[in-house]
Amino acid sequence: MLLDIRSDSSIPIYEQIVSQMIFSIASGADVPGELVLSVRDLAFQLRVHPNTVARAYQELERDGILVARRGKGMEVTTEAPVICKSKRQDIVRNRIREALREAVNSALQPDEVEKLVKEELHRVNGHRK
Amino acid sequence: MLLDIRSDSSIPIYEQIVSQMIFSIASGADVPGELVLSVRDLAFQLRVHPNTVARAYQELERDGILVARRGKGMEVTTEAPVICKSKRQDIVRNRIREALREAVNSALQPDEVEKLVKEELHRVNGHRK
DNA sequence: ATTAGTGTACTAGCATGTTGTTACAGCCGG
DNA sequence: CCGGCTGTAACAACATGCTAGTACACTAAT
Repeated sequence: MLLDIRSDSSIPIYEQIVSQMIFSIASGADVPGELVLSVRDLAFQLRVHPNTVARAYQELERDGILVARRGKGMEVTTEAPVICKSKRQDIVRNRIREALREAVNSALQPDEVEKLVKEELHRVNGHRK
Repeated sequence: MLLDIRSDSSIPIYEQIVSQMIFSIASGADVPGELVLSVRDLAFQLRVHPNTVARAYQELERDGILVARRGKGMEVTTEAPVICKSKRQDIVRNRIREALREAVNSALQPDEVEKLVKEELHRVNGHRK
């Protein structure tokens, strides 16, 4: 489970952890029953305070993705994969929707918007290799 | 010049004003030499504090889009249209780029991402009508 | 000159995010 | 049992960012 956290981003660290954990589980990198990194370990790895990780884990627990096993760790629930796949789709769709909404709101011509989208789609797929 | 400000949004009000002013000028709704609404008038219309509008105007002045005429108001510069069209493209492109970057990062299949984009593109164009 | 309209500077309040500290409750392997 | 590991809670400290309140400087019209 490799997380890419940007301390300089405007989105809070704990939110970055939440969404990237969701992506990780949705992609099958973590399976139900498995224990995720402890708050202290992940905090050390990300060079972040344990409390910040704990906050992210709590949010994931509220969503039914993790369950706390006191003294052991946080366990991936059996429903986690389903929930995460659904949430992943929601997150990505909403981001795209917001970006396109702003594009339309900018009074750019629809064909120009479409052109921009196609360019960027190629761009990310290209870097994907 | 009709601005649509959402106080509940996570993006600060002054930033919303900045980008929407840019869009407005880029679309030709405001012409060089024209005076934009005073900080107090726009603030009253948007139900926000005058200082919030002033902050937005200052940012637009730093970018060379507006120029302050003390005692008169803020004037749209002659270079404003060019600058705003360029900035508009940058803003829209970056938002789209970030959304797609996250989509790829989510480990969603490329064809699924493309499908989502097409759906949302139809959606916004449909609502355009 | 007075008045009313501009933008602007300074300050304070408030919310948020992050870190830090400390302490506690539960599990597990020696 | 005991030491070391879990998560959790409460609290303070600090930085940052956004907004509100107030007062000031300038311009134009009367």
